[in-house]
Amino acid sequence: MSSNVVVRRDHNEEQREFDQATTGLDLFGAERTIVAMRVNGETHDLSRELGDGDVVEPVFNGEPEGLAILRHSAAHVAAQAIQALHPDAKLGIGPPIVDGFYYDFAVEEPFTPEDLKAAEKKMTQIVKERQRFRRRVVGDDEAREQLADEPYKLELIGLKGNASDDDGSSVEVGAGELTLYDNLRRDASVAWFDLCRGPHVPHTGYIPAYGLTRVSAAYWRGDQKNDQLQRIYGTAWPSKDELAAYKHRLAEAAKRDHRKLGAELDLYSFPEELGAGLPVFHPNGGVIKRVMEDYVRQRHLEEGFSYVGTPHISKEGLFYTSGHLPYFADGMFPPMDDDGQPYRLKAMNCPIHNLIFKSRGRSYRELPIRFFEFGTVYRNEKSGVLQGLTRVRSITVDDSHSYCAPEQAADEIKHLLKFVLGLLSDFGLDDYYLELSTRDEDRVDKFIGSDEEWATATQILRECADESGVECVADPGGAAYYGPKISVQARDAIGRTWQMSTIQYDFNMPARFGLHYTASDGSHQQPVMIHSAKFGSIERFIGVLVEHYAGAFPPWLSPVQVVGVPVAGEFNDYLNEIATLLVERGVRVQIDDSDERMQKKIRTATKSKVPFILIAGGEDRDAGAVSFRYRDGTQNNGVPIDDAVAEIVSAIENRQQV
RNA sequence: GCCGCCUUAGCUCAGUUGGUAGAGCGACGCUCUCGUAAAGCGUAGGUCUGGGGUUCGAAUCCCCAAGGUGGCUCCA
Repeated sequence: MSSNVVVRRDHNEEQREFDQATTGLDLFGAERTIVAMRVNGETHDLSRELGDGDVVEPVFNGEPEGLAILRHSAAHVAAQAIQALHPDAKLGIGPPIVDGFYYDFAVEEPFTPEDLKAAEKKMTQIVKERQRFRRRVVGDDEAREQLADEPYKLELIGLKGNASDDDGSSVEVGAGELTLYDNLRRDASVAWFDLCRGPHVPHTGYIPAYGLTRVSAAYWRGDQKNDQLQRIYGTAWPSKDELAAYKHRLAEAAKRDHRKLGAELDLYSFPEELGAGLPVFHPNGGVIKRVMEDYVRQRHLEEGFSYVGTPHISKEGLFYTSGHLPYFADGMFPPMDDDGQPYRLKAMNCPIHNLIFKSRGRSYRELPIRFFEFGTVYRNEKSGVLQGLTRVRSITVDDSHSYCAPEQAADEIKHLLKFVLGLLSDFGLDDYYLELSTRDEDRVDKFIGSDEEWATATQILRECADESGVECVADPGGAAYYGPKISVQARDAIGRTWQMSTIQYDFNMPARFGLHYTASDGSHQQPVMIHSAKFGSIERFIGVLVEHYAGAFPPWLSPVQVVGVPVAGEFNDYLNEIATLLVERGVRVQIDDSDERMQKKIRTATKSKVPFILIAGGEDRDAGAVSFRYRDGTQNNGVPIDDAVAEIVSAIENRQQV
């Protein structure tokens, strides 16, 4: 046996002895904990025996692979704890996920928060016992015998070798080898075991920081038709500090919640009388919405789009022509009957834009023809999926459709992609990646169009994505039924990702609507249609902006840009003179002339997250000046009025954050 | 749609084991006229989400519904 790496670890002598007995490797003295090893490129437990010539690299707990191993091991400990407390709980699967892990159980009664607390306590006990993970290769029959009481695990054994089984289950897939993992006590007796592909940390003491976070329901193998299991979510980290940092991040995210801030800043609300998923924008939210609309309308005009308008309802037949019915009947509100003629609320704008395209003959000279509008569409989202502004039932889409000759499609997509990325950047979202959503090749019946058409369209989108230089990840199965799409996933200020803009390549709808243009040789040709939405949904975009900025919008988006606070009532007039100068420059100003103390007014303005507070008293008036208090609390006193106006106007015009 | 949890004044929340409601903020009024995050006093405001039931008696226990929420599934 030989190894080309010195595997070391920082811990006490007792643990060192135990680790050496466990792993056969000296883990003493390393700065970071080693939880597994890569042997000839494949990840294994540290207990794996090494042969001559094996190339061994350590896997540290801090790197993604090491974290996954740590969390997967934590999932085992959680499951062991649950089964110790609930012997009747049947095991589902328990994979690592972002920030932690989960484990599914079939139980008679759902778990309660108290159950979680008790299980967490039990986990601590298991971790303290430093139970060793032992890998055991077993045959089918032996595995079935050992797991006779675990119906879901038996089902997984039956799935062994099914290459399409990629649901994150912990069964060994396709390798032809089943493994069990035992948790061994110090006396080598088996405390618990699970069907699992591994690898795991050497013993449970390697899981220094963990917690059970919540419980929810989940369908077995992700299918609504299957049993509903109870899913316990947990988190696990290489150190207590990192666990604390994670909890801190969660708390920060909660503070930014757009549902909470929307009420605090008086931006929007969701009146119960109106119905679920139907937001109303208050004057403050209305300003943000209008600024966004003005911006994107102007930008579309600059990019060669024509502004069009369409009604909210249509005869139902239109959506059969487009193919939305019956494909997405569930997503649309039920029909309204008008003397036997069914009408529908529109769930998309494209069919109506097609009617505009068709309204007269089109020449190849006109292409690309670009239509744009804010179209509010209505989707009958299932009650359980609604979420603040990010999942609503009335969705305002900045919807655009480019009709072009097939050979123009690639250029048009590149043009749109550039447009979209510039827009995100103007709204402060500089951190994003692309997602290429393609057809689900196992369920081609859910998508219309030929294999060749799909291949061509996908290829064009892929080339455009590659050429943009932006990172692009694959999303197999995520395409619209009529064609593949590129979507932009933006990361907000605390690293969460949101699907924003989409660009979709559509070869189906032009055919279904019989769209054509006259080519230079006089023949009729079918255009390609590129759907794109830059904000995606205005509602969602506003929700994301609120969370991204935590309500502290850059001045150009702030509902109120300046609040004026007089030191005393006698300075109201002086501040009003300054306000007039600002209003003339288009600035949104409010003078707080209420009967309150100035300290209170400053506090109120600060809590509303206004970017500029202007304060004026006798000293300012005598000097023809005004005093700034910025959002971060810093002051700039006695600024000449002209300079103050210039500073504010400049920040707004340059879309600066302050 | 499925499973769990939640719903008390405009907002944030108290409300012991069932004995028919409280605070702070906000709003309004009066006093105070003040230099960088909360002046003082007072007033109004609630079928305890809605509907059934158990009970002498329900904010509290049970059932149903609506809305919200954490997930699952879905997301053109």
